[in-house]
Amino acid sequence: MSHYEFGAYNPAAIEKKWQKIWEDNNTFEPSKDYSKPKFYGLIEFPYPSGNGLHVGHPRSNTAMDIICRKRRMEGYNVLFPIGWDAFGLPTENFAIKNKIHPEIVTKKNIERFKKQLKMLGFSFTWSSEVSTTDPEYYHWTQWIFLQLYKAGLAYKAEMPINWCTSCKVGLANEEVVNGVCERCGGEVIRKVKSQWMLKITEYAQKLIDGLDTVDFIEKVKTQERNWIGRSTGAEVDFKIKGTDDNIRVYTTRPDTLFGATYMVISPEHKYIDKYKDQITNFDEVAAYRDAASKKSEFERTELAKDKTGVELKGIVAINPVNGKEIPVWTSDYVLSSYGTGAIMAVPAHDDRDFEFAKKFNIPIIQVVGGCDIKDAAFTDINSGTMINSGFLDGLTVAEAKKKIIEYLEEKGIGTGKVNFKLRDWVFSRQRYWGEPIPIVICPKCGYVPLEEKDLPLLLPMIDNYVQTDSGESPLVNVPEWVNTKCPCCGGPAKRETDTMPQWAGSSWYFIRYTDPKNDKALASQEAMKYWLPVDWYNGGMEHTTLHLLYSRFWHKFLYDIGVVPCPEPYQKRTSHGMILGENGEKMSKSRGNVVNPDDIVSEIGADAFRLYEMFMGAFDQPIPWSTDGARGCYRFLERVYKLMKFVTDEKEISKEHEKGVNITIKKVTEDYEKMKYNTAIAAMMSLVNEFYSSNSLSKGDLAALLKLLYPVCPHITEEMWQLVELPGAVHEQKWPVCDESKTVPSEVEIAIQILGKIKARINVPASLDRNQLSEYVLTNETVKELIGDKTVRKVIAVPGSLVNIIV
RNA sequence: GCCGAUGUGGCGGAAUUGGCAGACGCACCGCACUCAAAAUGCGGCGAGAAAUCGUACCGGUUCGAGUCCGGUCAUCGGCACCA
Repeated sequence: MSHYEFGAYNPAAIEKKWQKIWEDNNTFEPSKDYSKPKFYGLIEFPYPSGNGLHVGHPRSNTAMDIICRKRRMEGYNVLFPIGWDAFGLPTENFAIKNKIHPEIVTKKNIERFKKQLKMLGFSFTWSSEVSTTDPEYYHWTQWIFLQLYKAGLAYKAEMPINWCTSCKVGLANEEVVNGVCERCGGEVIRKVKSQWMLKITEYAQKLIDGLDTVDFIEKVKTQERNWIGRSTGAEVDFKIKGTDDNIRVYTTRPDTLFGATYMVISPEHKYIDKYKDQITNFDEVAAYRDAASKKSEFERTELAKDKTGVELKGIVAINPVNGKEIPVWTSDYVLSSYGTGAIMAVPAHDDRDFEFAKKFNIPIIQVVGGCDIKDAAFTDINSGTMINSGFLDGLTVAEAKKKIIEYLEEKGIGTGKVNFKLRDWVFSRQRYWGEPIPIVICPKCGYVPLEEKDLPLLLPMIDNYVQTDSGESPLVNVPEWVNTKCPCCGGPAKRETDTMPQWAGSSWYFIRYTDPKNDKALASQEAMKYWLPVDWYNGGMEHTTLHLLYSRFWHKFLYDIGVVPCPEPYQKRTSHGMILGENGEKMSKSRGNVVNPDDIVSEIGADAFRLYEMFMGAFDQPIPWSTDGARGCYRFLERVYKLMKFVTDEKEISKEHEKGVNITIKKVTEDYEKMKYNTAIAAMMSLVNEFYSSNSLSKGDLAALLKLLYPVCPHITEEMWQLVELPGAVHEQKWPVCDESKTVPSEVEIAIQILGKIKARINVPASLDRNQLSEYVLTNETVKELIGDKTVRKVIAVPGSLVNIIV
């Protein structure tokens, strides 16, 4: 039928051909004309691991490639950059094990990743490529650290690290498995070390408020808000009997103060040592404190486990509102890092306190009435009124909270207080493969920041990057690097040997992308003003509370000091689900269920691979891989390719398919924007099935399909466009627009329900409104028969859908 | 444990957000083509003989619930030094 010549679908040849054409013509290079409307699409830059590309990477990449290719067809100037988050632990560990320098390992891994990404045909802005490990890049990571330091947001504090007692090295949390060292099985303890910290808590409120100004999916906002954990309550002082000292507690329920029957301080609380002599069972308390130091916070706060604790015998506290003497305990469920490290316990109205009180036979006093506290604490703050609470009696919880805070402030024994769960960011690593912290430690001047002109502070090339026995970074073994002059007094001084965590480089990379070669600043004001903020950032849910929050913090800080032009880095944030192995478990070497993208592409090609990754299921849900499913997508592309057999010369959309084509344009356009790629592809499959049932389609019909499919499968669509001699190239076309008038049918089938059960289906004119439909249906013979001699009480009509008759 | 999600055929999933449950695909079965097989095309495919019953489980709201409410169970992501 067709006069077009074409052979069998050969993805390998087609994909190579078009990738070369795009590259040779710089097809996807954004314009420098900053007057055009812009779109900045971003995916999380990969960590170039030694395992090569994971099938999970292309899921996010393809999704954003689809949006970016569509945006170009809509007339936008598009930035879609790629880079490498290349500092980090796995590379360093690999380097140590195999005695290859991390820099060489990193270079090799990046090359492999690059080749793999190029084979998949993403329309990346390769000219913007950056790597966090390049000195020209980390120059500015260090520069940002200096600004944070100057603003008082970087400081030193004593913080615990995981310490393997047998390897004598600091361990990452991931390297601690079931409380022992992953490598040697040795005991892991928490060892305190002086470390650099960043004051993210100072930005807690701004980070919450900013969420109201951006378009993030709701679950991301919720999780960030909960992680920051703002609560309003009060700090209250409880006098230690017979002393001038107070134990200050933070509570979110000051309204229940009359119900406080004991106090708990964290095992690390300073009063334990201060009152050593008064505490008659100090040995027991000290033993408990040692045991607690071996547990992680995670273990300590688990509600399921049995509560443990020791009473501090010999000291008692006084409840400031009623003067009652109450015992003081220490227990590991109270953390020194949250609030004041001490709590007042109200067992009647807090689950953990209730359990603790039951176990240790401490009195329970109910202070919110109208509930039963025999078996469990009553914690609902929206019902009940105060009892046993003196001047608060009869008030609701909310009223009581307000009144007690006024009372505490008036008497000077407490204040209203906002608290956050968010903690400051531990910014030091005792590792080699990270950005050196640009600080000099001078015996005379203390911590002295490097001058900006001396950046970047290069990471020295060394042979031995194993941590030292003292737990210091391997950099301490490089005297020619460590020993330096103080930038302030010129005297002998030493460099900070800790390095930055991997999160540093990833906290601002999207800024560098806008102007990656700039050697005067992070990026030019002009480039940042045009490209920022990122219009759409897609990434994994697992990055919500760390990477996403850290980068928002840095960006807000840079905004406050006038470096970046907008207060939020990302306008929109979406999230993809993880791809699991064929057995439904997480892909991992040890499980033997890893799928290699190279194998899939060599079998079915990049287009079918991309198509499958978008079709396999809901984009935001985790999903198991199926190689059979991927092959099905290849078959679909073969069917598309063979459509050229039936294509006629008619340039317009054919009468026969105008409804199908227009419905598909509408569905695909809407679904791409909502990232509902699976249903968009299903709609295109239905259209292709329709073309096959009629064995005929016009060139216009095919052109519409090719434009819709192009963002997912760019190679095959470009090729077919050329083979059937359509003018230009697909990527140069305008995005198709649905002609709504062609999608409305004249008749629709609706369901007839009697008492909510479906009894029949009939065809009715599509134009009927609610009332007309009720009337129309009741005159229908089939319906009359179904009703019989019963009385019609009510008719509920839903145009286009159903009519429910109540008899 | 805490925070956030999810639960629908043999499998992945769909359902205009309260209105015909199972779109589309995988697997499987049948037919056509073939000497035959593969490939391809076409058709079937929740259970049940049927009435009917079916969206993890128990209960509720509603003319009507996969969707909303209360409770339970299971699975997944995160829990601050993996990235």
